[in-house]
Amino acid sequence: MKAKQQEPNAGVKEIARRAKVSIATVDRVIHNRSGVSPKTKLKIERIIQELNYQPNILARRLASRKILNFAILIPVSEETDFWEAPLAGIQQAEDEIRQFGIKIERYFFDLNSKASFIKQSKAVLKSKVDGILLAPSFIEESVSFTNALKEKNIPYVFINSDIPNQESLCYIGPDLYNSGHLGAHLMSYCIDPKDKILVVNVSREIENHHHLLRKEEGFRAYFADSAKRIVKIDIQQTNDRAVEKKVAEALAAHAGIKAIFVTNSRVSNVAHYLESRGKKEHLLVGYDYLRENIEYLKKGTIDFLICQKPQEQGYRGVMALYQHLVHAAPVDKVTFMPIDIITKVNHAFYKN
Amino acid sequence: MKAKQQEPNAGVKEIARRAKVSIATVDRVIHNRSGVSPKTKLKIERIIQELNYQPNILARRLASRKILNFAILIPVSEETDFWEAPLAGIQQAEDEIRQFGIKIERYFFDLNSKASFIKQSKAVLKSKVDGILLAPSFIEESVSFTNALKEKNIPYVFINSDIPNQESLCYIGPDLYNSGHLGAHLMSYCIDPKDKILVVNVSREIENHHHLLRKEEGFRAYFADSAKRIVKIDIQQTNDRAVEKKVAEALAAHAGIKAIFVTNSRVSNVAHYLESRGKKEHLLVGYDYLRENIEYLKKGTIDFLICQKPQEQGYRGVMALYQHLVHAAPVDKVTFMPIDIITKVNHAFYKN
DNA sequence: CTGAAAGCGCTTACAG
DNA sequence: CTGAAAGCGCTTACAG
Repeated sequence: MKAKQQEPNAGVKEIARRAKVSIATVDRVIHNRSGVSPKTKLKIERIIQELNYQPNILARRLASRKILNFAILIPVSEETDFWEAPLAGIQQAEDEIRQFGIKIERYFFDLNSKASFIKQSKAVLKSKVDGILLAPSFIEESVSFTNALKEKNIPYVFINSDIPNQESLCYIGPDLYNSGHLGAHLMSYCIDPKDKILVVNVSREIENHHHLLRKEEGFRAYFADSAKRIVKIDIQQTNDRAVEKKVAEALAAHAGIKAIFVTNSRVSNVAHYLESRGKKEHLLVGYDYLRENIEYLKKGTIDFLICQKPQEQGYRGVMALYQHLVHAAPVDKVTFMPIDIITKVNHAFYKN
Repeated sequence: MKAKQQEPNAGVKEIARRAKVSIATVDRVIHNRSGVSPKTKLKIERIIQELNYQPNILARRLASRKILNFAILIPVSEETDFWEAPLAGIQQAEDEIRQFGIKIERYFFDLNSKASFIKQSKAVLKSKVDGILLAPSFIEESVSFTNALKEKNIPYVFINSDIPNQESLCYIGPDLYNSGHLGAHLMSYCIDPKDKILVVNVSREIENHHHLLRKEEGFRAYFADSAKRIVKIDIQQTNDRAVEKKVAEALAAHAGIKAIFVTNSRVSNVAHYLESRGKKEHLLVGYDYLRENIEYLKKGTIDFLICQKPQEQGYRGVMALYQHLVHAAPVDKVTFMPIDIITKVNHAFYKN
């Protein structure tokens, strides 16, 4: 018996020949367009199966001058430049796939204003768009937005925070709980079991809270057996002065605090205060590869920064849309970013 | 004054029209092929400049059925499965660019045999090849190989270890010195200034020595002020028994050793011994994200693993050739991989 | 040294 | 419901 010969590069022409139809009809079936009799459709589908037909993406993109429009909907924050990194990743992706006919439109909203999110999501909806990358910071508002997208059959991917069961193409972002857990793990090596730990949440933006709480949860879980070691403060202002005051109070009120865990990039505010105290007495762990934080890291005021590749989140988010829309390739439902540890020794090699 | 109008997508046709020649002639100039009078050549080059002509890669790859052949020349080692990771990265790159007409041929050599390297590099030279990715483990042999490549004008990139000034397209790999330095930095947080440290080199392969020495150097530099804390042993056999014997001797001979730094993935051998001793008394730091090591990490026998993205080295190496050969894009001369810290808490999220 | 023509594997009107 | 033809922006023989 002869082995089934696998035509290596059979194309539409070969399919048409075998089905005794024109290539236009084959094209209609491939793209599931209407106007083909069920019978010929079936026949052609069979042949496509048999031949294990793989469309030539080059030819496809070249022939169809159609361009694909992606929209990005992410925050701008006056608090941090965190979102610059995903934006850079988006840019990188755009540069890479522009030649394949992808255009990217960027929309921004204010993390302190749900109204701005609603406004911008409406603008996206009004535009001609084939796929969307968004940070669903406001949950309710995001859900009604994605519901509208579902109706129009437009795929969307979430980055940085997830809303499960919303039928997003995928989620790409951090595992907050485990990043907090890692912070605790590092600390456990550096301080004595009797030392106390100060946990600091610094944020003005209401939205951020569940983010920070999730990290705190992971952190606390590590010290579950000795929960009383942990002192926790919330600071709703993000300037050096406010942070200094609150942290100073906490340190004065609780003797024996040897380590401080700041649940976001605001660790620089705490570093600023610790530095003003002179002698380095505390282990300081916080988040994010930002210029300011790196300065403190170099000087030894910050000991460890935890970071989850914000730039790559943007890059991968765009590429997921591209894979799905251009190559019809399957996409992983959930991608957690690695949880990276940055120190004064390895920061220069870090890739966001 | 009218702003200079930038034709957005001017192609060969437009260039030909302006130069009053055929597109075939334009094509000749674009590819620097002979058979064009200096005068028309100059004229066409000017127009290309003016128009800021960007070739359409899709059309180019589609029209020229020519396929590009890449060759990979890397070690296989019976000692570790380290090289599986770069190989996986190479595979990933191949899957991504296959549709653009790239074929990859793989050649392997034995790290214990210069002869095998020579033999395989000759095989590469004999094959039809447009670009090469190699690990220049044997320096002299690599130099004569790349000299031959230079003559044939075939670009090559180095991964994992570099030979400077060899006109490679680029180098992609670890910064060994700083990875050792980082190991020391981590240890400095976890042990007391009076504690002693055992540094262990485990390798049978002659080639590896300068690799390990460089890491050791970085490690020692961190403790330059207290060099006497460091005890160092070399082990030339890579089985559990040999390692056990040597490490046990060292621990017996030097009281107060609290931490062990193993300069490569052989940390699993040391972990095996420590585990057999029962109670965990030593901080253990080593290298590489290998299954065996991760098991010890999970159990807490190994505390930190340092890793420099071996898979990405393979991926990026191939992509550098692709960027250079297909897109004629500039390539960074040197890319150091990030120096990652892996612990029991974040290992599940690690991407090689 | 130069150009006309065919073709890469698709998609897109258009005609029937 | 179906097909013939033109075209995407290049490259490749071939002819002169």
